[in-house]
Amino acid sequence: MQYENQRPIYIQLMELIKKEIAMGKWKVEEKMPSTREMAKIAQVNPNTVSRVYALLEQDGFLTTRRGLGTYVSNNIDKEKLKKEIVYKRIEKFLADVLFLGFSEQEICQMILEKKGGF
Amino acid sequence: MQYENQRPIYIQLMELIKKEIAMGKWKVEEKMPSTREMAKIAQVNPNTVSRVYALLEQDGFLTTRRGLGTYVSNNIDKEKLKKEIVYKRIEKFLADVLFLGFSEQEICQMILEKKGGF
Amino acid sequence: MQYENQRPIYIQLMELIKKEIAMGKWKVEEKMPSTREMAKIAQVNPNTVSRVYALLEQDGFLTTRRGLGTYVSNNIDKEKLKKEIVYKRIEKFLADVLFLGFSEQEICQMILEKKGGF
Amino acid sequence: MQYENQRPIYIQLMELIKKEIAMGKWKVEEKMPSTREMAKIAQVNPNTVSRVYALLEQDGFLTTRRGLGTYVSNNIDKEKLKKEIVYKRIEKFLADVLFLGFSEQEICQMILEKKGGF
DNA sequence: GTGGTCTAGACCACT
DNA sequence: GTGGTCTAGACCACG
Repeated sequence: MQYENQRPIYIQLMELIKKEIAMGKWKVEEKMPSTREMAKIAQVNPNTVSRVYALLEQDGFLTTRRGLGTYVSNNIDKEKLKKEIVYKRIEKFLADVLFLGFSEQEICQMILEKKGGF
Repeated sequence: MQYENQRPIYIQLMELIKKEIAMGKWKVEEKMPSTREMAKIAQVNPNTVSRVYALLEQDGFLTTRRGLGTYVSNNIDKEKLKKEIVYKRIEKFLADVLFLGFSEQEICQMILEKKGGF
Repeated sequence: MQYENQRPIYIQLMELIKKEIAMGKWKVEEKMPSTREMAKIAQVNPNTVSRVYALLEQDGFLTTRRGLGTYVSNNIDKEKLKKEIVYKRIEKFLADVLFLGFSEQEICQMILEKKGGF
Repeated sequence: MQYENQRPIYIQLMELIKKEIAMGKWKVEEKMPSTREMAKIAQVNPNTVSRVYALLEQDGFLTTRRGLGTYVSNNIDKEKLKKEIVYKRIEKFLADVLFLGFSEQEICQMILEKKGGF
């Protein structure tokens, strides 16, 4: 994985894992890779993974069982999660872009045009 | 003004001024307050204002005239810049969000729904 | 049974069994379930039960008889132990709490109030 | 300061600072020692202080201002804080001790006796 | 100088 | 082997 330099790695990794859960890469009740394994996969320090797992637990996505491992929480509504993520992005995107004087309609037009390539 | 704690103050101030220019608070070719004045207005360190002005100049919103002060750039640059910025944002946004399995149409639908508030 | 995630399971199980002994679920001189049985009942690893039984024996609540099993200790030891434990807890508790400027009388008042629920 | 070995240092330091705020050692709106200073005072690693400050901010006790420092939040009701701490301790203490079969009255009696020394 | 992030490496408690 | 804690030391963005 490639990390941008702007936002902290642990935030990027957190959002990546959220996305992956939303997309079904990690199933409910399934064991996540151990912190050390994930550290290798994600190419970061195990402590960073620890932090990410802790935050995801705080947010209700993961559950840790001492001495056993970290598991995907069983009370996650994947669809809800996906929508949540998308809405958050939209909100941020619009905040970024509306003040430049384009309307939502114009923005949407540009998005649909883009399909053909700028 | 109140600043959040999450994003750096200079970013928040920069976006505020952009918005104010877009909304006509600072007119084209008009002189901006000096860094020290703006520092008082915005309740930040003068160094922070310097930084903000420099970044806004880099983005084409402001123009510095030595010994005279900082002025709002003329319209043409702005329009060009706006489109450029919007396109860049859209590209990044779509890359982030299409990945979750929503189509451009669905995204646009959500954006337009959002106008009514989530 | 549900275990919290904060404190180690073996502590939670230990306190549960203590409570159960105090409340008469396991009678004095009665045989406790074997570690394997208890492991099934308590839904934990047999090793964890071993550890718990060992600690409870150390505290005088249980007695192991080789080849026979683990039994609830006789009453006398228990009473003695209880007072000892309580005194120790009180001492620690007061050290923690008097420091904040409350007197013993105030503390007691709060404790008695608490019976009605905070 | 002496740390027990049972609970993590960052928890102990967090509770200590809470107590100190409650007792007025650190006044409202006052700047806390920098993480590095506090690290020396508390004889721990600066990262540990960071963690403590972050948690205390999460709980609303502290406010960090980027590049400036960490400050005691201005919306703290010290008396309320003190009571909160004491109540928490009482709750934990009683949970520990009631199951041994003593009533609240007996506990209080022991506490008041203790004043004269066990 | 301030807090924030990250790494490497260590030790520990838990299962 | 698992997560949790802690240290030492580094680098960076911020004001």
